[in-house]
Amino acid sequence: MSIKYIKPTESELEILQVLWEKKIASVRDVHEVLAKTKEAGYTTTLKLMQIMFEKGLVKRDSTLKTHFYQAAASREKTQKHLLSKMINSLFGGSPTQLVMQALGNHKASPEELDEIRKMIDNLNK
Amino acid sequence: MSIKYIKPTESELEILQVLWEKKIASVRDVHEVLAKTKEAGYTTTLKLMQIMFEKGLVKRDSTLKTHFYQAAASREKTQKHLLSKMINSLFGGSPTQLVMQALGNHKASPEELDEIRKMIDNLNK
DNA sequence: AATTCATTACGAATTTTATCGTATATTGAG
DNA sequence: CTCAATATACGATAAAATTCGTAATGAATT
Repeated sequence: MSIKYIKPTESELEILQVLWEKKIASVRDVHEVLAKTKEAGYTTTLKLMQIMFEKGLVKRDSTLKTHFYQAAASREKTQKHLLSKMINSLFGGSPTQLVMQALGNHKASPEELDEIRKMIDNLNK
Repeated sequence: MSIKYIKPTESELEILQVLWEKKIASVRDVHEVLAKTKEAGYTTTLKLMQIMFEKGLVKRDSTLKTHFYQAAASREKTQKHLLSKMINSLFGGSPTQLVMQALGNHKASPEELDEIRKMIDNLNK
């Protein structure tokens, strides 16, 4: 009984982002957020969310006329899953390589770096 | 004059992995590696590589009958690019979040952790 | 030169993702 | 109850990704 992890597409991830943020939302709620940064029709968002429901990427409550959606998997679970994929497909299986790349190419504040250092110290024990 | 970064698909990444490893390779070379872990016909690999050439993802030398391919972008450049995408689409733009997730979920040896620590110290200066 | 073998080229079929128009249904206002 | 507004359902289309069969071409062997 293995869990089937479905990899969300690019567009599906955009929708999940909104759902994780809002916890629960209608198609319109989601669409209004997307429309701010993107050009897309309402029914497009609707259809995508329906398909995501069929795939099991989201749950929904359809007792009312307006359906309400929630992400099926937590942000953390999804991050973990996609991160693993990327580590394997692009970093030869080495999480360390990924971390080094990320730190090297993207600025982090001294505070953040400190946070990371604390985490490392913790892992080392 | 902005550089157009084309995002490789899943299948294309598999091929790039082989090319990065081998530096230069024929379709057959690539196919033989893929065939070890995957079920796919030779012409499928060929076609993919031809399309990658059209997209500019790979370069090729076609002076001989057997063409030889190379990745157009380095592994590092590609890592950087896709990492940025992931940070934006999945980690709310925070590289630190990604690093913490990666460290939390994937074991790294004490030596590797040390290496990361050194990098942090360097960045902090 | 004729045959065989490996390779590329071409194109068709399939599947997945994305987009959206139109139909249908439900709710709420008047 | 009727009408307008809003929501979902459905299906068609388009675009991108994947797969592979077949033809053509070039190289090597006899």
